[in-house]
Amino acid sequence: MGAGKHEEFSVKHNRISKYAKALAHPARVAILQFLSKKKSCMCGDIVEELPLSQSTVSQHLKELKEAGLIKGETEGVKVCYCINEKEWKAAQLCFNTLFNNYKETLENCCL
Amino acid sequence: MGAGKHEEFSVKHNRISKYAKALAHPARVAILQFLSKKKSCMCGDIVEELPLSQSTVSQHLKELKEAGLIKGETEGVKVCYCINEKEWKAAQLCFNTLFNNYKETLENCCL
DNA sequence: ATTATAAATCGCAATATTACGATATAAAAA
DNA sequence: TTTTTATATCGTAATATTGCGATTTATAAT
Repeated sequence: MGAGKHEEFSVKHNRISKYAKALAHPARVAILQFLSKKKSCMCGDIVEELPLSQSTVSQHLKELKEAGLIKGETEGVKVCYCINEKEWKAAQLCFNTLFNNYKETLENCCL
Repeated sequence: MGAGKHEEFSVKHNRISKYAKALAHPARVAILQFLSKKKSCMCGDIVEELPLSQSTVSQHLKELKEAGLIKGETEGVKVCYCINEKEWKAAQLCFNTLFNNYKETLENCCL
């Protein structure tokens, strides 16, 4: 017993939770904001920016990549990470769809 | 060693990751959508809707409550759960602020 | 060829999450 | 008062996440 029952939920709900999971750690949010602001794409610069070891940052980058939110391109010894524009927009749409589903009604049962 | 270094990140990044964590499981997304659509506020109805045991659903509800996204009000034996409108909007704004931080530029280092 | 540099992966320990049955709690109905 | 009903909490097991040092991999520089 324990963790895992994702198959039992809709594709849509799994999709949102996948993106949310990627954002569910402040380090990953920090990475994404860093990349958004285009301070740099270089992996090394991200490592310097964060209070975490190189290996830990590398893992966070891997998770963001697996979630689709970023992509990495090798440039010689270094790696350049960037926001994956397409998925980025898709994720934003996902979240907004969820949030906009809620319409404030006065006949709310609990006030 | 292991998990936990949240203090080292900004309040802003922790805030986003807190909301994201709440959305990081399909069951919780499903609960939120159910409540958004106002099919019902009753806890029992949520339990019936999901492929999870009563105790598991109760835990998910607790997490959503702790994240601030919902609130529960006891009505006799039953409990009525609702979207917490104020935090709901705050969360949406949080996500959108993050997402809108990214401006697509042509001078993107990695294409 | 050797060395230096950047990043990924491995192995491990600490902690957190997920899930459930059993039990506790508390209000409503009998 | 006893019983029923609805929800929360506890205990526990399985699994996932977080984090780091050490190592590996791969390119660049010497």
